[in-house]
Amino acid sequence: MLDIKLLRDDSQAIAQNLADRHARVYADLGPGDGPDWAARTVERLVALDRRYLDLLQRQDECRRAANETSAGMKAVGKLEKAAQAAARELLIEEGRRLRELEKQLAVETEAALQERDEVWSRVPNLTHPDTPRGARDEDHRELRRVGVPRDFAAEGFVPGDHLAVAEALDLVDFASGAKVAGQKFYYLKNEAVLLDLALQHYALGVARRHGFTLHVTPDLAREEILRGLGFNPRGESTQIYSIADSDLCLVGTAEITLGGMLADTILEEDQLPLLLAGVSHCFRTEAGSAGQESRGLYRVHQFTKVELFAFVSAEDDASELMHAKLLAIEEEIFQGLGIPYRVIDIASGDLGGPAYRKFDLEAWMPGRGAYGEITSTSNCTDYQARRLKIRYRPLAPDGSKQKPRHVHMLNGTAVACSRALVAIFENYQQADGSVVVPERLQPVVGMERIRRR
RNA sequence: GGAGGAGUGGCCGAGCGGUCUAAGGCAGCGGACUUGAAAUCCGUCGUGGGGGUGACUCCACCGAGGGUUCGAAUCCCUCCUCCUCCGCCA
Repeated sequence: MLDIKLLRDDSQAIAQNLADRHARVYADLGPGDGPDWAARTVERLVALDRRYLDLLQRQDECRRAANETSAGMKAVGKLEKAAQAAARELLIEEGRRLRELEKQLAVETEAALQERDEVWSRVPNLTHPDTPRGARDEDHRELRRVGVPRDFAAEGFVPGDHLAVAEALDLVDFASGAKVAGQKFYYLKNEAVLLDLALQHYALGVARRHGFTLHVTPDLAREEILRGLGFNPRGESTQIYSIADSDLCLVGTAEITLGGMLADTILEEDQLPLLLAGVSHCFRTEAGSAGQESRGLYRVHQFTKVELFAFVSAEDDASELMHAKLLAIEEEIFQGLGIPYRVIDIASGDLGGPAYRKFDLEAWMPGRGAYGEITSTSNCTDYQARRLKIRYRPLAPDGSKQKPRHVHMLNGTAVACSRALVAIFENYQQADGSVVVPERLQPVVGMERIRRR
């Protein structure tokens, strides 16, 4: 959630940002509803906020009067005995009346606030000035390509897609997954299990070397935490599974459990930057996705992921530097695995609500002859921290403590095992159907090559 | 799962219907003393929001949400979390 003061001080900037992001806030008013849709959206927001402030002022005034009444009760004892009963009766009557009025106003104020925040929380974060503007695929900016895709033609064979490779080696079982849990669930088998664990072990090792504290996190979290991080657990297009008869959801990423860890806390500035890494299972409904792009392990309902998370100071460009660091770690991991990839600066129209800027790593996937997303890192600045109430006490140059500020929060994928497996199976497949194990993983997997049994 | 107990400012902790404008301590900050530091002493010090150009002022917050009352940190209800004991269990 953004600071509401932004709306009060510079509503024009909010409108411009909505336009840049093609961000729909109201169901009946969004991109495509005329050239001034963003300005009209902001007008509605301003009116909602104005209404809330007016009510708040009336409520405060009413409370002040009620407080005066009960304070007046103390003076009654000093009056003459004969006058006390009447004075008391008057105050009780007045207090009761104000209390009734206050109760009514409180309900209206609360409703107005909720209505405003419900809408305000759908307004996305501001956007980094360097983020390419646009909402089409070609609006993303490719920053660089690293590694050279293998020349399968020169090797004399046509690469298969990861599913064909894995099934031939008896590494995955989607049929049993479908029977037991439904489509897009799967079992990893044999060496794939070892590879899956080796990837986690490898990524955690890299994270630890970079100063991240390692965690295995809960796989469930409260809705309140999800909302704080900018996820919407309810609604027809939600990606989130929720647990019946409870306020719990299956997490779609450890970003939720790592980011939520520090909800409602005030940190000291010298605790920053705070670097956390976490392994969790990730569950996604993947509502409305299908097709070649989501074949096999590429898009599934459950996978394991090592996530990086950083809490940093809001001063200067601390979060931008950390964003670059997270991206560098992701690159280090995939370079270590020997997988060619490219780095994408995601365009404004494709950013998730909380993201100020986002970089994706896309691995080369020979099976489909295209790059496919394997990691993502977002700088969410203070957007998540505001709702989660995660703050720190900045130190002034003279060493004195200042008012708490919201931290900046960033997340990034170290390794999403299912997608990494896709990349490994496709890039490391051999003409004889075997798959070479990336050198880095060989010590943990315990073999150099996965062969047909 | 059952029975008890507890949640108060950054931290510890007193308060258990109006004197709370929440004691006291620790940490922090400013100052005195000191060549410097430590120790000691003095002062200062919660969070969020509204209004005002401003000195300032008003409102809310004692785990969360309801309730009783003219008035709630304090009494009642529900929930959450933690602790102790019992049961069950990988």
